[in-house]
Amino acid sequence: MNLKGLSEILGLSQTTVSRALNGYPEVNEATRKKILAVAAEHNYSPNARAKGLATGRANAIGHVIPIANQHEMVNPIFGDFIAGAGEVYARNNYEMVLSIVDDANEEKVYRAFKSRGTVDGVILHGPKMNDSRIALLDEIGLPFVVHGRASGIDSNYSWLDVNNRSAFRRATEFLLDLGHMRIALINGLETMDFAHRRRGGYEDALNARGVELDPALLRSNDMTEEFGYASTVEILDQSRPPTAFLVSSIISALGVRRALEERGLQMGRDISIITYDDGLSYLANGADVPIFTATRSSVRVAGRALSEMLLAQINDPDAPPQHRLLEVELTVGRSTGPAPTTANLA
Amino acid sequence: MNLKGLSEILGLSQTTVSRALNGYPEVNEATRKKILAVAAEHNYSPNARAKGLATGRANAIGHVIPIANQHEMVNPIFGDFIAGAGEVYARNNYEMVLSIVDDANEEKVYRAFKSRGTVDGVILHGPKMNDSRIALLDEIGLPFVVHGRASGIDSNYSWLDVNNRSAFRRATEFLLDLGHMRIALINGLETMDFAHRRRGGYEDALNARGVELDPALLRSNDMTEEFGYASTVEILDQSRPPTAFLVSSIISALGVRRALEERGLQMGRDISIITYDDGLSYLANGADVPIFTATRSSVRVAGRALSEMLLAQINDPDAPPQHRLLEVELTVGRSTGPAPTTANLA
DNA sequence: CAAATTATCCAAAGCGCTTTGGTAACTTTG
DNA sequence: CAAAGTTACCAAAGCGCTTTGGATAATTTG
Repeated sequence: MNLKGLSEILGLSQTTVSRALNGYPEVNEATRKKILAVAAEHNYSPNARAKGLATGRANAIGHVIPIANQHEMVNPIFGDFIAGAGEVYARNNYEMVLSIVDDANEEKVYRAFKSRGTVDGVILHGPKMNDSRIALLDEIGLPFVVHGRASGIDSNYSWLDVNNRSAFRRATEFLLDLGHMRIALINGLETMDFAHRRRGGYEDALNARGVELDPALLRSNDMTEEFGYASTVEILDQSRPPTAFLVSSIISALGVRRALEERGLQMGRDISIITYDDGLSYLANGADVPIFTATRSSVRVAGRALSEMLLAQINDPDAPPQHRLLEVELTVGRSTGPAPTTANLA
Repeated sequence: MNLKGLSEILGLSQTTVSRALNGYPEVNEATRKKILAVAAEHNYSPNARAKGLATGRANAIGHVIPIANQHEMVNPIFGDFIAGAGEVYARNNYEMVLSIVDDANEEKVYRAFKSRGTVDGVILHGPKMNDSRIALLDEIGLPFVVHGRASGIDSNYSWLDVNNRSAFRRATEFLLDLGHMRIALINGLETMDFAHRRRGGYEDALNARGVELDPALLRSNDMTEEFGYASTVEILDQSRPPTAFLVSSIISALGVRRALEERGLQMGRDISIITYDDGLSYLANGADVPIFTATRSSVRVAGRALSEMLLAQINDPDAPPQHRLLEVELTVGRSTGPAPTTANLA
């Protein structure tokens, strides 16, 4: 069923039917009722492509998911982010279109989005330091919002970020307060902006207390379980092992825990762990008492908020860019405790 | 830049330019070269909506992701599935459109896909027993392939499934061979077809050996880490605890392991675990020696294969439905060992 | 009560592409 | 060398919708 057919059934012009369905005022209430009824009866909904052609809008938002070619890894937070954004799109009759793409082809995808008119805007995932995509999107004139920020980029773009620096400063301070002087940092790839900021927060806290930073305690990579495990094994094998681990992802934290358990070290007594927790739906941080002491911020909520920001920006292109910095909650779980004294360890 | 502009620059008709770009034969090779060059120079790519309107094809595939309203959980295998499918779409110039939707609205989404012409076909995720969506898609005439199968549905539709029954039969036999007589099953929701089949395989193996099935050892739910943990705690607290666990997801298996460790039970010695492993990129089952003995089948490969099946079906609607049943690999890791004798336990 | 509004409706153009049904020029064939 | 193909191109229709610019009838106004 299309508009033409529907209007013939109704004995009305396509114009009137279209206006009635789109809620324009210049149509009699009685006839509008009738039009809506008949449209529903025939299960009519307008062809998206024709509508898009006529209006110049796609009613769709693009998400470009970069695949790190090294690990071929899909960021595990992605599903939950999408779930949050998806709610918003459904409410606003937008479609979500996804492109899985390796870094090399990312620019092509954005350009194609623009020139083919596939989407009205995009959400930029996983911003890197000096991320070149921001200038690119500005150049091609595709509306966008960034999940995170890009250090080194001056232009004024819309973003929503977690206060990663403050989160990791607070987490580090928390460990220092417990007497931990040697704290390992199991971080994401430090080309990623969030990882860079987290490291900054960690360093801030150490510097403020005059604790020396030991590069031997730092690791940085894609945040898999295996990475957490392997890093921990390496670090514990050193001559002066740490008493605490600060971890950038609950998934890597699982790997850290595995390494500890394999060595018979008890989490929260022998070794403390604080992890960042994105609030993933399938990896809840314990039911009542959290497994891990964690800095937490829901990536699903971020998905909701960012998609709303983007839709607002599309509907009002002249509005100034929006910025939102979310603070994390630091919740205490069973993975932290006072630093063991040397006596205890021996 | 649009076709009209491009053809004016070239001093050719839109017809010729269009034919040249789409590889039709009736255009001189020299002029085709020129057209391609000028198109590239001006960064031209055809408007997707106009093209779709004219051809009647969307060049897009829909994925409907149901959100279980109980747990609000996004299936964690989803990211990897999408990564596999995304590769194929990129190669074939298809777009992937995602709808996140609660069960109540799923039918609406499929109908809208069809009547609005948003997509050329869909991939059906997470088939349930007697899944009503299959009849629905047949009725509305939207091409589809199913990731899994739906017991109780007779119609002949295209699917790709893992041999879940054989996987869990083999896993159970493996445990029985090791002397385990009481094996707990931590399964997915048994309204889901895959979970039903896995349970079938488990029962087959027990029956074949004349081992009695104890309902007290069965659990079924969304496969979160917490579910694995909580189930294990409950089951171990029973008067006659099992010596082995068969788990439907590596994520839940992590929860099982957590429960064991909390009780000081050593995996592979005191308690054996076999888990199903979807080969998730961020949760590799160990680097060299697998952590868990596992039945493994890559969900990413499934994503690739299913999207290829769907595209083939769209391009040749009269071809008969395709069926592919993948066998899993059963790889031995460190989580299994002979059943402890009563003497050992005491 | 004629003139001016207002309320309803419609015909047709246009969005950017593909495709049908040509035509004109150039080759080949008998 | 006339007839029959071929080759290379083009004008225009059509995909299904929105939107502009009326038109007609009903209502209000002075």
